[in-house]
Amino acid sequence: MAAVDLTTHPGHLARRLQQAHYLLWNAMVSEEITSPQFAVLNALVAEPGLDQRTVGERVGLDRSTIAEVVSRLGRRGLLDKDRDPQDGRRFLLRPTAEGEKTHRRLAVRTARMNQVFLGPLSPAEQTQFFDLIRRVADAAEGLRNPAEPDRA
Amino acid sequence: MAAVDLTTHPGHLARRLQQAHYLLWNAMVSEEITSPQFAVLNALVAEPGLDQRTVGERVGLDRSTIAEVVSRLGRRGLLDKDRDPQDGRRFLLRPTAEGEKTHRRLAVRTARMNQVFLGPLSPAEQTQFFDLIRRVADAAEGLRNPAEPDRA
DNA sequence: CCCAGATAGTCAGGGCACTGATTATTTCCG
DNA sequence: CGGAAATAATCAGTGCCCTGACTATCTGGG
Repeated sequence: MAAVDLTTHPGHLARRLQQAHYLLWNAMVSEEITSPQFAVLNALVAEPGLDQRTVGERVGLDRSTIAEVVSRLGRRGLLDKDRDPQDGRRFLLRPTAEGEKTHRRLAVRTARMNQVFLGPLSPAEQTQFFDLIRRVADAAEGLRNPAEPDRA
Repeated sequence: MAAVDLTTHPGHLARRLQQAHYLLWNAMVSEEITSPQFAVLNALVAEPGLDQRTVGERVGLDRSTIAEVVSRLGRRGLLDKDRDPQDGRRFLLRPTAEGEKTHRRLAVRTARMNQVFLGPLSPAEQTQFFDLIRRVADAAEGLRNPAEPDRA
């Protein structure tokens, strides 16, 4: 036998958490715009004119994934993509008027959804929840990016 | 502006947590067998002869996804899939000898990886971590499956 | 000035995840 | 018995996510 108890595996739990979130997002926020798409839109509302790579860094999407997400948002007319006159490798991204409107609408719904999602936890527990997950995720990311030594 | 702080969004955090886990799994457990594949193998080691749907239920994969994962494990020769003589709709799954061996090998590495992954948290915090995530995920799943009223 | 190395983005390929439609089989009821 | 409803699995379609290989552009040193 020797099977393992998956409920003690953080990876399994993380996957289930994300699935649960996906379903709730679909039900309460939007069936059109996904959560990663909203994240990109949000980054561009905060800092219009970012290039693709930087947006990916901000929201935690790699170069391939960000390209796909950006292309979908472009197809929907929610962002503009123009070549950087200063650097021909870059594309600069900014939300369209429609994109900003969509962002505003979804931001409200997202806030509501987050309340429902975190509803089972007390305010103190919610703080803990963020803190613990953030620490684990940050540390694991740190293992990848060898974290340039503090000073040369 | 009115952009939102994504670090206070559980969905965004959940995605980052899963990504971090994915990378660590790849580095410390296996580049061949993924975490969901291991979960399926694990369920079958615990209960050989389960049908596809039930395995999916055990590990939290929907009918389409479980079909793909099972097909990959079958291609690799890690499980057998036979039609249930009792019920011609079902396929019964069981690990092959190779599948059991792989499971044993990965179980060890998975345990090591989990230690590294949760390393930044104290034992008490790890308990909290599991508890909080489990409660949020369970509650959100409950919203989907209307949880048949306690008594008719 | 020119080319080697770095950088932004694309593309091909594999895997996970969901929905809605379809097929095969079983079950239950009239 | 016989057909309607339920159930197990598949398929097509969409989207997220990563890697490795490739293209285009830019930058810096000889």
